[in-house]
Amino acid sequence: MPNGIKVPMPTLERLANYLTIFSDLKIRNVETVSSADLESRAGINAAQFRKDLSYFGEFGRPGIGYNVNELQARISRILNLQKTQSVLLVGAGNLGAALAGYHPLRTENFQIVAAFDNNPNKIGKQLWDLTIQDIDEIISVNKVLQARIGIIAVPASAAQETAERLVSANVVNILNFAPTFIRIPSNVTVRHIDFLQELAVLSYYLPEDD
Amino acid sequence: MPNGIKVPMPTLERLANYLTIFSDLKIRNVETVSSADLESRAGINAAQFRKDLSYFGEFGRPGIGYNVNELQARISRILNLQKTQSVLLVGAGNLGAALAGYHPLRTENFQIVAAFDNNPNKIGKQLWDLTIQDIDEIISVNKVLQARIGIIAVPASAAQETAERLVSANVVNILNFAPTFIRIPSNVTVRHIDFLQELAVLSYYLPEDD
DNA sequence: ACCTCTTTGTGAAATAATGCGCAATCTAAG
DNA sequence: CTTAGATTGCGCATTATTTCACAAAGAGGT
Repeated sequence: MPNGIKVPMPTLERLANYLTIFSDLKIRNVETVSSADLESRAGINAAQFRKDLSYFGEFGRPGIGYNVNELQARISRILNLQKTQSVLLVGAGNLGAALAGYHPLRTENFQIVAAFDNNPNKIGKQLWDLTIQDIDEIISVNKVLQARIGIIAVPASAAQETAERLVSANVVNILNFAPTFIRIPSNVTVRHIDFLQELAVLSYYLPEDD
Repeated sequence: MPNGIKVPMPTLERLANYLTIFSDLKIRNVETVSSADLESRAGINAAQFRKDLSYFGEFGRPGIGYNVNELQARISRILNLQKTQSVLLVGAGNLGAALAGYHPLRTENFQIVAAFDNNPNKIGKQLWDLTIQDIDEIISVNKVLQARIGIIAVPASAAQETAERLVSANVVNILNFAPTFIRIPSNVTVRHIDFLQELAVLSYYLPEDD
């Protein structure tokens, strides 16, 4: 929903986090929170929280705070999460299987609607409730499914080709788990999750007690 | 290795990426690259690459460029990746299994040396080459293993407790895959990988063709 | 030895993100 | 109806990061 306002990427990234905090609060039957509450409960910065929201309008009431339900609803809407988003998964290995079986996706309105692989031994097999399909079929399959988000869960060596296939199947947003850079047309958005990168950053912060 | 110099976090995050690019270049038998080469080949910004390196000394030769082997070696060393880092895995579900079986970890010198769970049905079972151990044993097990990095791959509801157990077992750096905020002592570093957050950001960028 | 071409490393400028401080707003109580 | 107390939204100062642009350095040819 890239409309008029120019929202900083860090803000966008935090919005999704806020959502998980709100779910938590609802479980605890908290109906109203102030930004200061959120800071002490969930470690987020109160001023930053208010600033983040301010890009999207007014959410709270001075003197009172925020209504948790309303916050959740409005931020879900901002992030296009009110209705279920279909997602294509490419790569039915260990990681693909873990993603396809990852429950929290459903609770946030993402649904993996098809899984693809290029390995003939896997094609036709079940992955949870999905039948693994031939990657060569992706274009025709997605003509029907009309998913706009794709997940790359293949080895690095196959990532670029997978990205191109996703794009040709009309996917516009890609979540890439392969530890490699992929080139894509400028109208496609890519987010990269790299376990190695995260571990490497942690490794940097190891105390040197050798 | 948080020494004197103050390195920006974005720089640190990019360093790990650079490493994967260097591996690629080596496969292609590229011995020398300029920062401009890297920009055209791997989409990284040439000026940013040079600036990133500049926090750690001089790496290249004017008029020539960088020696790929040397770059790789020095950045590995900066990130403490010259010697294998032991990692504890908590959570032997789908995600834990995928991580334990994720080969690229080994090539970057990370080794998962133990897997823990609290589910009696899983304890004692094999997870690839590891035997799943009781989370209650984590302190005594890590007295021997001396791992300093831990991975949380448990459901959100168990993440906080898991974090505390890791800390009590002397882990100082945590990679958290649970979609929830965890409170930890200030001497512990946490990195958070949140699939939902990444998908939510992508979702924001969906064209609204509804 | 000298000139040309290339490319680094890095100050300094430009841009981006964060955090402060407070006027404006709302509630509740007297 | 007024006052006290709480808390938002937001302009602006501060801090962080990226990008620019160029002097210095090295290679290669003549």
